[in-house]
This record gives sequence, C-alpha cells and structure tokens, in this order.
Amino acid sequence: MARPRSEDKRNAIISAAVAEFAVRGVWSTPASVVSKAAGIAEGTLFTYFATKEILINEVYCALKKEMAEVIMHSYPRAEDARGRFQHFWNEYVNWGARNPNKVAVMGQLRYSDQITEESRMAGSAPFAELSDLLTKSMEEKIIRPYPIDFIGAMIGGMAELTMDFIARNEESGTDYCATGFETLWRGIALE
Amino acid sequence: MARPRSEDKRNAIISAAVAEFAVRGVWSTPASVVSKAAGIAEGTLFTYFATKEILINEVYCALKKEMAEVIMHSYPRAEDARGRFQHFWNEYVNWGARNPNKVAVMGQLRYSDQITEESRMAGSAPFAELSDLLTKSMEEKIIRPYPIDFIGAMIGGMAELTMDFIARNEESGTDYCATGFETLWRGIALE
Amino acid sequence: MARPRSEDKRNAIISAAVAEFAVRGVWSTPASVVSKAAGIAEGTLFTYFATKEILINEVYCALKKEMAEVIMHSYPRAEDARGRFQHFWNEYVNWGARNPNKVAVMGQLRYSDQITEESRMAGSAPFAELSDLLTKSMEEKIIRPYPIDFIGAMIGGMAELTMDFIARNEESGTDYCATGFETLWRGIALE
Amino acid sequence: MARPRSEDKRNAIISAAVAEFAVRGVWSTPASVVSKAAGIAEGTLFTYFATKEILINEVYCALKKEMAEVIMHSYPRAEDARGRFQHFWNEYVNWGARNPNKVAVMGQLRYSDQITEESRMAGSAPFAELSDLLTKSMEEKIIRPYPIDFIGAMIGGMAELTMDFIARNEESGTDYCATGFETLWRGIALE
DNA sequence: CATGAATGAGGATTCATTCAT
DNA sequence: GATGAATGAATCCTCATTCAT
Repeated sequence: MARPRSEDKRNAIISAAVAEFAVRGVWSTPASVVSKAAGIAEGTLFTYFATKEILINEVYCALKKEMAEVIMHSYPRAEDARGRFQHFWNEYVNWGARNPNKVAVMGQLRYSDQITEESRMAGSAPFAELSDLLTKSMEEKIIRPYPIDFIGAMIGGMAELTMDFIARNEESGTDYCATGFETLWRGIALE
Repeated sequence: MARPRSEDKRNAIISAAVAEFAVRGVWSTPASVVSKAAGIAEGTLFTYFATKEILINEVYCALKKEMAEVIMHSYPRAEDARGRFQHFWNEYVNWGARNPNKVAVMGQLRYSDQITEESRMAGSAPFAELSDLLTKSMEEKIIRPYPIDFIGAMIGGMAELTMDFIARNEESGTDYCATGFETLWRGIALE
Repeated sequence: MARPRSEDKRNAIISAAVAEFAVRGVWSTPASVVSKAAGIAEGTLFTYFATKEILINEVYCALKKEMAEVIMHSYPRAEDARGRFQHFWNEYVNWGARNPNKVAVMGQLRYSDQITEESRMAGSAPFAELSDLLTKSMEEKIIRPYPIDFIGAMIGGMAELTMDFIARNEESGTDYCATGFETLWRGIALE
Repeated sequence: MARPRSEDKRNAIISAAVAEFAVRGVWSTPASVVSKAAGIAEGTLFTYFATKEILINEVYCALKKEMAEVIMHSYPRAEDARGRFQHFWNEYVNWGARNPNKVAVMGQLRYSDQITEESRMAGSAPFAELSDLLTKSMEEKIIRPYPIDFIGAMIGGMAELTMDFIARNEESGTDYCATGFETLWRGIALE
C-alpha cells in the first residue's frame, strides 16, 4: 500500500475527524461527514485510510503524538522530580484545556475496544521518559511505592478531569490546574 | 385484563442492554441484539422503551439507582466524616469491581449528550446525602476548601479508576481499594 | 363468525375510522389509531372487523348506505324528471358539503383496488331507483341518448366536485349547488 | 470526475414509480419495489430522491409537465375560443386515455396533502395560457360568468372522467371524447 | 368478549465501501 | 490519484394481527 500523495490532505482528514467526532460522537459520525469537513470527496478518504476503523486508530495515535510533543518539547531534564512532574502536569492540563475537542475525542477512544493493542503501544511510546521519571522517583523515595501503572493512571485521570474543569469553567476564578496538582501531589508524594 | 406488562421483562431488557453495551459499545449495539439477548421479540423491546435513546437513558438511571442503593444501604450515619467517606468509597469501588460491565457502560454514558438533563437529575438525586457530607466537611475544615463539584469529580474519577484496576488485576496482591482511598484522602483532607 | 355483541361499538369504530382516515389518509392510518379514537382496545377492533381491509370495505359500504338513505329518504316520486334529478342533486351535494370528512374518505376509496367487487355492488344497490330514472328519462327523450353509465358518472363527478367547492368556500356568496346543477342539466338535457 | 448522475436513471425511477404506484397504490408501494422495477439498487433510489416524499412530489411534477407539453405543443393560438378549448380537451383526454397509469397516479396525488404547495405551483405554471383563455372567454361573454376556479375544476373533472371511460371501454363504439366535450360546452357556454 | 402485550415481517432510510469515469 | 454515484447489508422503528389473561 503506497503512501498516498498529499500529507496535507491526510492531516486535513484527521483534523476534520477530531472536530466532527468531538461534536457528533465517534460512533455517530459518518465517514462522509468527515470527508466533507476535510474538503475532499467521499471516496478519497478511503485512499488515505482503508477503513473507518483505521482512521479512528490513526486519530488516536495522532492525538497521543501531539500530546507527547507538546509535553516533551520543553521537558526540563535539569529540574528535580517534583518540578518535572509539575511541568508534565501543567503542559498536559493546559494543552487539554486549550483543546477540549481533542480531549473529548480521547475520552471516547481511551477505553474503546476498537483501538488496537498496536495503537495503544504506539500511543504510549512517547511517554517513556515519564515512565522513567516515575520509576526513578519511586526508587528515590520521592513518591509512594504503589504500583507504577496505578500511579500513572491516577496522574492521567486527575489531569483529564482537571482539564475538563478548566475548559468548562473558563470564567471561574479558580486555578484548577494548581489545585489539581497539589491534591495529586499530596496524595502520591512521600512525606 | 390483558397480560400486564412484566417488570421481569423490563429488567431482563436492561440487564441484556448492559451486558451487550459493555461488550459491543453503546452506539454499536443494535436494538435487535439487545432484544435477542433479553429473550424477547424485536418489537417487544419497543413496547417497553419507545426508542433506543429512551432505553439508553433508562439504563443510565437504573445503573445510578443500583449504585445508590448499594452505597446508601448501609450508610453509617453515626461515624465521623472520614469514616463515612471511606464507607462510600469502599462500597462504590467494590460494587464497581464486582460489576465491571456496569462500570464500562456508565463510563460510556457519563459524558454522552444522549443522556438528558432529566436523567442526570434523576440519577444524582439519591446521592444528595453524599453531597451534604461534602459541604459539611468543608465547613468543618475537614476537607480542603476547593470547589465542591471539583472535589466530587475527583472522588468519582479516582474511584472509577480504582475499581477498574481491581477488576483488571484480580490476581494482584495489591489492595487497590485502600491505596486509592489513602491517596485521595491525603489529597483532599486538611492537615 | 358470530356477530359481535355491541352494534354501538361497531358504529363507533366506523365513525372513528372515517374521522381518522379523512385527516391522516386511509393508508397511513394505523388500526391502532382507529381503535383509540373509537375508545376501544386495539385487539377489540379485530373482533368486529377481522382485518383492516375488511374494515375499509365496511366503511365504504356504510358511507354509501348513509348517502343513499339521505337522498332517498324524501325522494319525490310525484315530481317530473328534472325535479327528481334536482332533488337527488341537492340532497347529495348538500350531504357532501355537510360531511367533508366522508366525502374525503369516499374520494380515497372510490378507485382503490382494495374495495372488493362485492362492496361496490352492495354500495350501488340503493341507487337502483336513480338508475331507473336515468333510463326512463332517456327513453322519454328528456335527457340525451348517451351511455347511461357515462351520464351517471358525469352526474356523480360533477356533484362531488361541487360539494367539495361548497365545503372549501363556505364564506363565498356563490350558490355552487345551483350553478353546478344548471351546468350539468344544460349539458345532458335535450332541447 | 466520477460517474455523472444519469438522467436516464432518474427517468427510469420516475417511470417505474408511476407504473407501480398505479397498480399498487402510491402509499402501499415500498420504495424497494420502485427501485427494483427501475433496475437499480435500493440505496441508489435515495441518491436521486432523498426521501420517498420527494420522489412522490417529483412524480407529480413530471406528470404535470408531460401533460402540459402534450397539450401545449400544438396549441392553436389562431383559433377561436371554442376551438382552443376543444384542442385542450382533445389533447388532454386522449393523453389520459393513452396513459391510464398516469391518470390513476394523478388521481391519487391530486388532493393528497403530501404534495407541497411548491409542487402544486410548479405543476400549474405551464397551464397559465389556459387560465388566460378562461378569463378572456368570460370577459367576452363566450362562457358563463361562474367562478373561474369552479369552471376550471369542472373542465378538469369532466375530462378525467372521460379519459377514464375511454380507457376502460376501448371496444365501445361511443366517441366519449366528443360526447364529453359537447356536454361540457353546452353546460358552460353562453347562448 | 375485552384487553393490550407480544410478535416479526416489512419499510424507509443510512452508510461503509467499491468502482466506473 | 480523485471523484462521487452505486451498492446492499444493517438499523431503528411501525403495525396488522395473535393470544394470554
């Protein structure tokens, strides 16, 4: 299967898919709506993504990749553990607050069984450094000795919840980002 | 008098819907699959639930109601705040761990815009006492003065994540229920 | 098949059917709507009329019979041909103008192939005397020597059209009934 | 460019619809029967006519248009009023006699409330010249001063009835077309 | 006999995917 | 490669009729 010509078109499709999926729901959005939103013909979509399921998986991976890029771009390898956690938290939460559509789509996809194991692995790869940070911090008794994936899930879950609050309560004076991080940190940090 | 409408059949439909929705996804499960699983004719489903959307809302309400019953059944009004939070946590988390299907369906439904405002209100009504507990505890400086709905969301989110871990790691020796609660409590409690 | 108990209920069903058929169309009106309008249970309708098709045929016959009764009730056997034609015309047209629902339903049924030959014959029987009048008038050179069924159809068609105009233009000052008859009579009368 | 939408196919659908509607009734003919008769897949019908209701309206307009073309094609603007009326009558009646299916369908659609006001206007537009003829003839005291729409309805009603007789009595020696016109003309003409 | 729940064969669409142009 | 018409299986829902109560 040769790569189709235009990378631009591929991206347009993914963007359109995210926008439509967020509003209409992943499972209720016909492929034809995505292609129309992307400004291409119905059939063209299938030269870029052979099936709708593949498109969905690619959307998932694209979103994960974008997230990773945003977060890792300025990852402060020089700071201490807490600082690095906070950096991760801030970048992730703020990215989510700025991109509620993307968060909504990730929410629909995260536990879907249409996402292949392959996609999940591809999606989590860019976060390896974070995983390292977790392991090291635990060895150094900075955070509590709980199962790593459980802590990871708690961080992720709390962050998503937090970005959701920010996006839905823009006018509120509360600094959900800071509040969320403090709560989490008190929960997992030693001492 | 004709055959009365059977409460059993209604329940069978809801159970079947939960089972199928959990496995195939709410939006990908045809009404015909639900009726077959419930052991009734396709048309019969629609004498109990006029549309699929209504069925979905009723499933949501039924699940919320069941959760509330399980949790509130033995709610220890005599204990102190922490004890009552812990009771809520334990009952909720363990119910979820025992009923991963139901949790999966609730997860798909929670943010769906097919759930009407009416259903949401009906679903949250039985949890009024919990909401009280939250307010009072905050007034009494037992928990931190964060926005109540934010704290509520954190409790709910952490609990769901925890029950998910229990269900998926049954063999593990970790006491996720306790770990989760401690983490949460350190995060939100004052002192 | 024994005749079911209540003649009242039978009539209620037919009235309800006429009312609903007129508004919603014969073919778009579910039997359940008719039974509800008649104030009986869905199943009960079928003890009075075994199938919907039979109900439709019975409605047709009932309407024809009512028309005949109204027209023939005061049929002036003493008058001359023109007078008798005019009587027929007036009674028919005015009945139709007073009962637009019934006219609408007859209009839908007249050419339907769901009306059996049997129903058609039963429906035309009460008009035998009129048929006689036509034959005699032709023999006596009062009306033109055209095929009798053609003249009959012209009378019927003009009358229906006229009653329709009356019903739909109640406020108009025009005496459609007289105008229609004059037009018809000039057309078919000799001299 | 993809396959262009085929005008032939569109026409085939309309023809098939007329044929099936005439035999089975407009409301009792499933869309699937029409598509099969037209030799296309069920889904294809809906790329030409988004809903069955739209198909029905298009059938109505197509029939009206065809009628108008047949009648107006050789409209004798040079002749006197009676001649022009007669031309209209002859063309209309003979077209109807040759196309009993189309007449049957028009009969079902004429008073249906599924025909939109838009369709009715589109359908009556080509007959404007006829409407003029009516108005002028009345001003010139050629026909009687009755409401124009009433006269129009009488002409139409008598014509339909006449074409119906021709179609159903082909073997008969009677010249229904002439008989019908004479009857009508005596009825509406002055003098 | 009256009731209305139960049934399941349709019926009008919808939509992922294919394929002629 | 791009297009969008063509396809037909699948879906939600309707409704005439049956039958348990």
